[in-house]
Amino acid sequence: MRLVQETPYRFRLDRTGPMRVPGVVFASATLLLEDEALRQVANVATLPGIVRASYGMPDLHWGYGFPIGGVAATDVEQGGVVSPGGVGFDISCGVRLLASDTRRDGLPLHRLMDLLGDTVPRGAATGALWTLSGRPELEAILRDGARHAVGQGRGVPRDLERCEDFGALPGADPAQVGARAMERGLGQVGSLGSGNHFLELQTVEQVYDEAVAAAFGLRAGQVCVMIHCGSRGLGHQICTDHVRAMDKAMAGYGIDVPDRQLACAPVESPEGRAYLGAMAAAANYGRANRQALGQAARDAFSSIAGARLDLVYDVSHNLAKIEEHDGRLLCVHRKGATLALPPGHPGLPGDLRLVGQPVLIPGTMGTASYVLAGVAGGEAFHSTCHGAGRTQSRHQAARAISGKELRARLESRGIAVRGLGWRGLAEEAPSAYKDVDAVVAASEGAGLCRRVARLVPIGVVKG
DNA sequence: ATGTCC
Repeated sequence: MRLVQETPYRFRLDRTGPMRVPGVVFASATLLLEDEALRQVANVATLPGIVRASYGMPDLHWGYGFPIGGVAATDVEQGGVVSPGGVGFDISCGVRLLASDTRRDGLPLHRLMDLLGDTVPRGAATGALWTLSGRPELEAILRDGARHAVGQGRGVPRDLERCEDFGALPGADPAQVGARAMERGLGQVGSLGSGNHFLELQTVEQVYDEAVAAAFGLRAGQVCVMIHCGSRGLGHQICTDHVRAMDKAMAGYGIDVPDRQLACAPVESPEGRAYLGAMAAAANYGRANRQALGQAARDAFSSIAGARLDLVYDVSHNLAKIEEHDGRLLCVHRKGATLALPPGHPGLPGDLRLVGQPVLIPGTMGTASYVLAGVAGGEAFHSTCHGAGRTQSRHQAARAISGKELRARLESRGIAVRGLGWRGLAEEAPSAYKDVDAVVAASEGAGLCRRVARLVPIGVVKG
């Protein structure tokens, strides 16, 4: 793949063969760009109705069909398609950040971590914080997301002002969620899952913009809770089901894609509408999940430390949304790419209108996480990076370091670790990821966002 | 990411 560097942080992938638009990758010269991921950027550029470019964020890496760190928008009124591969298996995977009213000094960290370690459900399919009253309540969650959770006392009304789409993505259609997905979803509301998902205690190590940080409720030295998780088995099953349906239907629409994993259908088709309805339901499930987990963190902080947690924001980095850009209705796929609304955007609550959307970037266990803000003038439909981005496979990572050694290293740096298995811990070693500081610097350099605060971990709860 | 293969 031939990349042409146009500016320090922007690379162009010229149109060749069936590409309808060029590729554009935001990165810096030192960030590794896998050839397979660039091939996927080019493949996405062939999708019917794609507009402007197939974009890659600085944390770009290989994924299912679409690259992770990919953004692609299609024109709904020009036969534009929606593709489940452009969202990913973990629909609505995202991050929630809560800020406490306390500093690390005097915080009973280990007692707090013991309680969180004992009470936060994580790992494969075992337990959840919220026992639903039945299928109707699951349907309420699919329709209303975090709003339903708050309505049931799992949070306060102000939380919804600090959630993407004010807590619920419109258009959710529980009827498009298959029986198996419903079954899997019933017992997992309020659970982290595994892999790179976590609940971390972090401290604000550096503030880059005092005024914006203050508007977000952040200040140096403050203890925060970051939660990174998604829609668990429900979202996974929805993706599986709808990829299959689109794979079958695609030929009937005359759609030909270079990779079967790019299965798609026009937004304005029965398959397209069905997927978007189910995807929105999974999005709301993910939000209710993070709302429930955030409430558990509040309970722990309150009982152990007498401390309060206020929601900074909750935002997804795996979603497709119907949005208006330059007068056109677009289906914007963000897969491993975070929504970053600029100042003045109507999607923001009044008190964030002047500063832009809080953008939450989870790092790895041993490294920093970031709070960024959306900016005006970004090129990729109000999107930016989503995290460090893997450089090693899970297998490679586990071969390079043992979980025991990793835990010992983290503990020696004052990071309390509450894991589940050694193998899972090793697979998530920071050495298996890109340098999140470089990813964020490139994202800012490319004009996609700006830095507000850098957070460092002091306690990690992992699946 | 995922009851890591129905």
